[in-house]
Amino acid sequence: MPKSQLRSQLNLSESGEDYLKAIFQLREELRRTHDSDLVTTNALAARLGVAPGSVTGMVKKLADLELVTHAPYRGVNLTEVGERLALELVRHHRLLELYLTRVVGFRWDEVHDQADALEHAISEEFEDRIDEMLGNPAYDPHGDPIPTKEGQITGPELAPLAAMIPDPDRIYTIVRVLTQDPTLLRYLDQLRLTPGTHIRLMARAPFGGDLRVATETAECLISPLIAGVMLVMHSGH
Amino acid sequence: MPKSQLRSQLNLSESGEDYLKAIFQLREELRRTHDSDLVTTNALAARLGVAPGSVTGMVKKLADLELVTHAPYRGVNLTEVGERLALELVRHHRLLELYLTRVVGFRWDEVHDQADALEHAISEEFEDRIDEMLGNPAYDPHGDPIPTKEGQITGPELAPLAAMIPDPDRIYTIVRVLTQDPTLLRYLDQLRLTPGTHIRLMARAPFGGDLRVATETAECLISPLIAGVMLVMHSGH
DNA sequence: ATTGAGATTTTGGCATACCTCAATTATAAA
DNA sequence: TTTATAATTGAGGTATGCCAAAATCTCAAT
Repeated sequence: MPKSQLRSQLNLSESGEDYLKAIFQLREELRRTHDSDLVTTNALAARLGVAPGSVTGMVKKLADLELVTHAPYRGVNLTEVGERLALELVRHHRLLELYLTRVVGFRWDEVHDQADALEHAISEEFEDRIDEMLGNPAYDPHGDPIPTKEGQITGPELAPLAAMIPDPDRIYTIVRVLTQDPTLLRYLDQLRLTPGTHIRLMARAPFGGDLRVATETAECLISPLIAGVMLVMHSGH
Repeated sequence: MPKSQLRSQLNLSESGEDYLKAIFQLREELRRTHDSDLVTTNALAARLGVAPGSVTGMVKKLADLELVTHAPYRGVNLTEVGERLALELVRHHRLLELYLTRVVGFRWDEVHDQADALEHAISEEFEDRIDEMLGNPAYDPHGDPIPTKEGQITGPELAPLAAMIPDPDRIYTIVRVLTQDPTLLRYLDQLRLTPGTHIRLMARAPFGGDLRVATETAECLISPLIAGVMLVMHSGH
């Protein structure tokens, strides 16, 4: 089963791949909120469901392979090669999520775990075929950008709906949803608050209360927590 | 990622699954040629590319789980549960092979290794979807029967072309090809000797020489070795 | 029925990968 | 300086694999 050149010649374990991907994703989250690049051991441990000691061990191994840099007691960061590899994995994952919804017929709340299992198993050829089948897509079902085969990842500047000022005249487009929680995804689906939908933020209850959101056909109340994971783009009017 | 009840509650390793599948397949081969049910340790070791000692260890583990019975110095056999599980894996593998050729667009010589990697990773739901997409198929691209979800496996009585008596008036249908060797598969494809093709056995050179085979459009010579892996069915005339 | 050659299996020592837990050490804030 | 938090180390466990040597079995010939 031909893997990518990088993957096969490093002959990194599945576990190692998981670490790389987790580092990449945690760093993305840090960049969105704080301004840091350094991923901490504990954050990784929590994300991977593993004891902190285990992380130190694997991080050392990845550092030996020059996939990450490790400043003890400070944090971990990806090297260029490590990032390249992480992007490859993220590409696999997101292409698979889209494939599973569009072609195989799963709901968007069902695909994350399956993509996690499959991303390690598919060949580059398989990746190429489904990429073609899907018409070289740029976004997955949750609106997450899919890195190109060359490792480029881009996307519009987005802000969470939670940060917006209520204004019945302003129209936003939901672009991305920062969650993989099936329950939440099903809930959003039910409210029709899915990527591509146009909405208006009508009002916000004081002291961190609910937000009133209008779609084209209905209105609903959502918690600030939910509004925090909904990334929107301003779209005219 | 929901696996089958059996697979998840036993929480068998990937390696264990490979052993089960290998035992199942070796037993099939034994039944076709000899009359034995017992798979030997060495045969398993050779099949799995592993030292005989390693097999003993894993077989013990499988015996503890009551998936196989082990008569020392005699061989290994599957229990009912073990066979059920092996059939599930074989079903995954063969469905995937068909899916990869029919839907994803791979050639029949490319799919075996990929199916091997994927068969451990797919969920039961994924299996169900591709089964439906393919119209509940009974055979994979090589003509191998696909077990049903209930674990039934059937197929017509077949004999290798190598065992047939030359007769220009007798028409056979190629039903199954007992190989996964990519080189051989490409060769057969080139000669159009693929499952579903009608052929006649024109002649056979003496002393284990080549067989002359006629398709509807051409004639070719094939070695007894190749004729041994081509299973055919008599089909009138 | 016995025997001995050859094949098969088991044993034991070892290696790797990944994990946990508990003790220790470093960092940074009070 | 003290203390809380976080990270690292080291010992130990599980799972899988290897090899080589010892033990055991089978089978055919006597």
